[in-house]
Amino acid sequence: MELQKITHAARRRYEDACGAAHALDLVGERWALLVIRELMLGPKRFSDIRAGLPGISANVLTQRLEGLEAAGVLARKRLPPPASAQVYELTPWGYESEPIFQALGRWAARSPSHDPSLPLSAVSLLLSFRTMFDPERARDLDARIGLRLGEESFLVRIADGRIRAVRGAAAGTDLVLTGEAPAVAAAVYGGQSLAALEAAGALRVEGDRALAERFVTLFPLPPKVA
Amino acid sequence: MELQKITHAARRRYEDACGAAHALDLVGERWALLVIRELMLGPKRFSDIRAGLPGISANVLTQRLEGLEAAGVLARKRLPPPASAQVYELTPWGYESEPIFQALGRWAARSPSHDPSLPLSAVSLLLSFRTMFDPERARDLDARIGLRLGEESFLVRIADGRIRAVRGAAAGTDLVLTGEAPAVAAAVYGGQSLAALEAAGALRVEGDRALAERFVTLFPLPPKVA
DNA sequence: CTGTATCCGTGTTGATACTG
DNA sequence: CAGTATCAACACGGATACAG
Repeated sequence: MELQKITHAARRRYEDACGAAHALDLVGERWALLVIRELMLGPKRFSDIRAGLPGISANVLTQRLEGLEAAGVLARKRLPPPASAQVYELTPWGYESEPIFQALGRWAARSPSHDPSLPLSAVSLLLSFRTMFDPERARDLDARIGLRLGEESFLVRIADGRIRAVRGAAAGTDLVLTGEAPAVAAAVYGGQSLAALEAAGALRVEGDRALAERFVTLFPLPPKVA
Repeated sequence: MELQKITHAARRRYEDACGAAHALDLVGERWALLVIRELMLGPKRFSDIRAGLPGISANVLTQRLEGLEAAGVLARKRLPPPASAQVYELTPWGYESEPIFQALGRWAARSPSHDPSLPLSAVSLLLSFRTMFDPERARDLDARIGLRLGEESFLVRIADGRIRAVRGAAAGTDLVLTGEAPAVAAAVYGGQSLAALEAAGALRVEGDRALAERFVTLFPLPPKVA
């Protein structure tokens, strides 16, 4: 009895050598993978993580951060005195989990029940660009695009049939899109025209408009099943 | 109050357009991915799924099978009268989830806390072969290998730097390995010699012994982090 | 033999309120 | 802003009983 309790207290794990099972021991709890997702483009503070995760409660986020830190997926960092704030940052190995998101995302995009019109965090959108980018459609394209999504700014560089998307100020770019992440998603994945989104005040397009029209075609979704 | 309960009764979901989040809505519950894993190499009956999942309880397995069927990941099939048994089979889209397991497995293999000496199901082992296969090491190799792991038999074909692993009788092969999955895993991933495993009665090697010695080197694990 | 349904103890999750 | 405390609802795992 007592022994059973102690054995169980060691947090429910699959006792399985299978790599996937071990991965789930590490990041299989509810919210854990989405917390990692929010950190995938760079360190964030507690509240900023929360902002990208509608529905998570503070205590659960605290628990996940503790668990992920213990697993070696992320580390707490205190920024130097001027901006004395605490941030959470993925370890190098933590950053290596991106293929997991790509595999999950690609697979789920074909789900009959996937609803792309739900809210979307800025990081999700940028990661989806890295996942869904089609080199064929970007052939001979060389462009710098700035995205201002709410509070966050990102820089997307497309060249040589590859895409790079990082956090950073949208300066010195050929094009800047400003709006909330769901508005940009509506243009790229929802088939809504840039003109309509601009007219509705959901999006602002500055710079090379032809580039903007092409940009939104670079990320084709796989065909839905059934 | 009542309304809240109804809203919640619709099974806890992330309200998030992110593909990864939707994938977790579908297969993020405890055991769900491992149930899919067990079906990855072909249909199975309830009890055979359970046998590969030490620790799952019957009622939880029932719930997961219902959920995965509703999500369109698997389907129930009743075999024709002679062998009138019910089996669960992944849908074509369900089979497409294999990259998720490969991404999870590759990432978790580098985890400091991964313990390859835990029990392992036959299907896990075969999937790990498909994931960890190194084409370079198999250059110029053309071989047919049979594996008899407990009740289950598999056929592994290696040719042209590619590997194919399917369920099937181990007939007409150059080599047959017989034993439990963890014994084969000990040889391939644990660095234990075939001779030692044979001496211990854990493994039987029939056919091309040189091939057996080479086979166990074809699946290198990535270096552990830290 | 192959599942399914129900009860029960426990742990996990999530909403709210609250503190440094 | 960055969490902690509390509590209610739920999910999990085990046992058992039941149906085809």
